[in-house]
Amino acid sequence: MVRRAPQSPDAGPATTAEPPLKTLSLAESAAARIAREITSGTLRPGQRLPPERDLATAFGVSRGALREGLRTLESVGLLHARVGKGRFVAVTTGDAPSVALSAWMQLQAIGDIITVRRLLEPAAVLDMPATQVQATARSTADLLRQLRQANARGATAEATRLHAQFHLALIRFGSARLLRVLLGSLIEAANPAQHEIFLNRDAARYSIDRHIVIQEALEAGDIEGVARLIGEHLQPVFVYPQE
Amino acid sequence: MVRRAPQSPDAGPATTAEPPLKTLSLAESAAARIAREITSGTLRPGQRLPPERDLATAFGVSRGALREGLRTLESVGLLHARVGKGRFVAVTTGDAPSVALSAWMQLQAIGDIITVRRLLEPAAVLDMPATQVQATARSTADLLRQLRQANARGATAEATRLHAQFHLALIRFGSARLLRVLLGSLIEAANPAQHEIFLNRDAARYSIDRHIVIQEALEAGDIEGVARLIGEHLQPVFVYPQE
DNA sequence: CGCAAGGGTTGGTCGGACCAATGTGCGGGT
DNA sequence: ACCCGCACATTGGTCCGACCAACCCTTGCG
Repeated sequence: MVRRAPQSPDAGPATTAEPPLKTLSLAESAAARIAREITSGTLRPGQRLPPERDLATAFGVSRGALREGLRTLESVGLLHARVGKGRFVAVTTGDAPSVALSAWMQLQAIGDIITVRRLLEPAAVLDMPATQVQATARSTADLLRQLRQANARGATAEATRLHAQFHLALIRFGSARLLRVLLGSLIEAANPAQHEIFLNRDAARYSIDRHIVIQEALEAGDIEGVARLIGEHLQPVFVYPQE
Repeated sequence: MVRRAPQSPDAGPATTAEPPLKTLSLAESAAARIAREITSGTLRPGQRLPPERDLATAFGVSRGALREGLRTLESVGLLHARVGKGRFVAVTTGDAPSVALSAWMQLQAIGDIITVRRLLEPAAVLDMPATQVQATARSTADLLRQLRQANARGATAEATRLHAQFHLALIRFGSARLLRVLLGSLIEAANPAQHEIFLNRDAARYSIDRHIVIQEALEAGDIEGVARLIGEHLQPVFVYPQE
């Protein structure tokens, strides 16, 4: 194969003419090409892709460049690879927050994160089936107990982790998976700010008090109260400048 | 350097189906390592990373494997590379929906997408400064006019595009950038479903009628009405099975 | 003193090679 | 004839050395 110059200005497809025409790298254009086939339905979930070596030949790029493009799609859960078997279009429509999503969320301004959480989290709580309320109350009670102990002995890192789990437990039974996944990454992304709170004795006490109130409402079966309290709990936000 | 074994039985995305072993590939672990340094603040926005070759040596992996990991972070906008200059931690904290986010959104169930949109979109509209209402009304009026023309002559693809732009214009002046970006990818992800609607004459007429009402409320300066109408507009959703 | 030439740096790509996990088929044993 | 197991082909994961183009900075000539 002919040695090609890098960033050759994509002399091929011309499917959709964009004005800016950002010079895509070979890896990026290959990824975009496959992504389009997936989202357009040409490649269906569960379907197997041709081997790397064939794909690279077909696209006229090296195996390495192609792999970099495929890696992009794998990072968002569009594809998954199995040694010896091949690459497949994802069937499970992206269950886990996909490291990529979590990383991206952590780049967002903490104020924005709280804003979105305040819009989504109460709705996710309200979505909980009545049959799951008591089960949820039990797990949050356990988490809250551990959280108070961790905070009492100054284990701020552990307290931060338990605090996130408390919020995750509250939305575990929401019906919309997208809601759960988004909130999962949002809650996780708020951890650094929450850690700061647990480092401050007064702020930690206030935060934990709020969670106690939420816990009481939950045990009383007052889901609407829980949702309302969470909205209020996310109201007074510590906005740290994001740089 | 010692030749290393790729000992990864299952680097799959922890799907629910298979027995997921938590073994990360070298590329993945390298990416996770750098992502941690970025999100933890060790690497600050705008800061330059060491050259690929040095990083590869430091991590004990080949340059190719390292590049695959870095590509993962670039796909979410965490990093960006410039030939001859180096790699830098993103300063613009994720401006565009980052192809990766859009691709991931398109994997979500359409019902979930509408659910989240219904929670976020009215809030984003309400966030619009009063000074921008008329400017917004002018651009949406223009888009709506084009939309009606496109629909009238059966240009469903163009109608879909214009429809998305209409919704994007409504949230353009929201203060929380995360809200705008998330909604942007959500609106975009709903395009296939919207295209189906425009293919049906009655459904298209109903959809456009709803937008006309929204436009009228916007021109009347009734932002709360616009927000309410959007919430209702996103209510009756066509839920297509996501497979 | 100014500016262009040159060399070093760095990301982008290529091609070939080997490894480990997996799938397949042939051959031998019962 | 049937079953089992081992060798071989397939496929993703990794490594290496090389070259190119864009970029940066120093140097030397006019």
